[in-house]
Amino acid sequence: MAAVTQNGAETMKPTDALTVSEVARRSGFAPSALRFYEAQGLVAASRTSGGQRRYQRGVLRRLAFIRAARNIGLSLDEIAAALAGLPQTRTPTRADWARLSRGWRKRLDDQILALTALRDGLDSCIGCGCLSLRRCALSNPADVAADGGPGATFLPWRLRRPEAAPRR
Amino acid sequence: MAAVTQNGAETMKPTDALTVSEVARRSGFAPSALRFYEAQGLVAASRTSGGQRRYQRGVLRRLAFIRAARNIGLSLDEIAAALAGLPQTRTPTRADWARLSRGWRKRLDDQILALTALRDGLDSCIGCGCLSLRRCALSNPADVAADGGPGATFLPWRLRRPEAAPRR
DNA sequence: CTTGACGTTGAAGTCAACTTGAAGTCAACT
DNA sequence: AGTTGACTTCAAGTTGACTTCAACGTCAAG
Repeated sequence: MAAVTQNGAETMKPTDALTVSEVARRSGFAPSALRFYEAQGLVAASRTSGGQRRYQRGVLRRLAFIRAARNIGLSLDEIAAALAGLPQTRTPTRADWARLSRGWRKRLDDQILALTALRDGLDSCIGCGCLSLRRCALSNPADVAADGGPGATFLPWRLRRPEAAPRR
Repeated sequence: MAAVTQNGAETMKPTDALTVSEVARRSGFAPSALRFYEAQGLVAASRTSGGQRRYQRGVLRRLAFIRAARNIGLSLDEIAAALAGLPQTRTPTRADWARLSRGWRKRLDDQILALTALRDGLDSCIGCGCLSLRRCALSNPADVAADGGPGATFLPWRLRRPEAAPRR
């Protein structure tokens, strides 16, 4: 392990300020991503007199939340909205974080359901090689799924490119 | 149904040539998408003396395949590679199409597995609200999953943004 | 006080899969 | 001949989530 040269956590206990590279290393996000997230208002950082970023330890949990949410498939906008639900006056508790991620369950369930439906459609299609635009669940141009009323759609648009869902 | 005015299929049986709008209507793809696919070499079209596109009926099946593949999560590059496996000398049979889509099963299974693992991780995480970058399966920055050797990765990168997988 | 690693900014670039726009062509009908 | 609507091409724009670049400033150690 490299020695802490500049502003390592060990040498700077009192204010508990982390440099951007330290946060990058610990969170797994690239420094450029951290700057981007700050510009988007997802994370905050104070500044030294010279204008360099200093992060508080709590930002790591926030970044962990962001990564988890990205893994689930949330867009940065959605994540920002979720983070806005955190209390500003006090440090968020475990319960706060748990509350935010509670809705993810259904989201994942929906995704799994959609994929399973697709796979089952594949199983019934694969033998015949039909791929009819009208009959095949796999190649349906979406309107067949849509005319079953709300809740009947099974195609996983959100799954592949969550942000592209509103289109088409 | 609107009367076929210009070059409808009904008025032009012998060569069986479809206009771009006809193909768009039947396939559900926008005309711009059809042109784009042609530029990418995914579909072919002949031209009239005036330079307008005329499609053969077989293009509809090809487009059905493309849509199905997109629904599964394949990129256009992957689809192009798959289509290259079709016989050029004869019209593709059902068996040809079925062969191409055979590998999708595993892909879907993998995606479902990844999502299920993520959901189970969520179930065990949601009560504690930990979201530790080191311990939590949800927020892991990928290297923890990677060091388990090949096959141990469970994070659904491909699932969310299939094309972004090589990055990071 | 110099050195060199580390940090800053804003603008621009990237990627995929298209869409949109401008400017012009073609085909059928009146 | 004129109008209308579908069609053509090529270039540029869109979206989200970043990354890359260039040019310059800061920090702590030696």
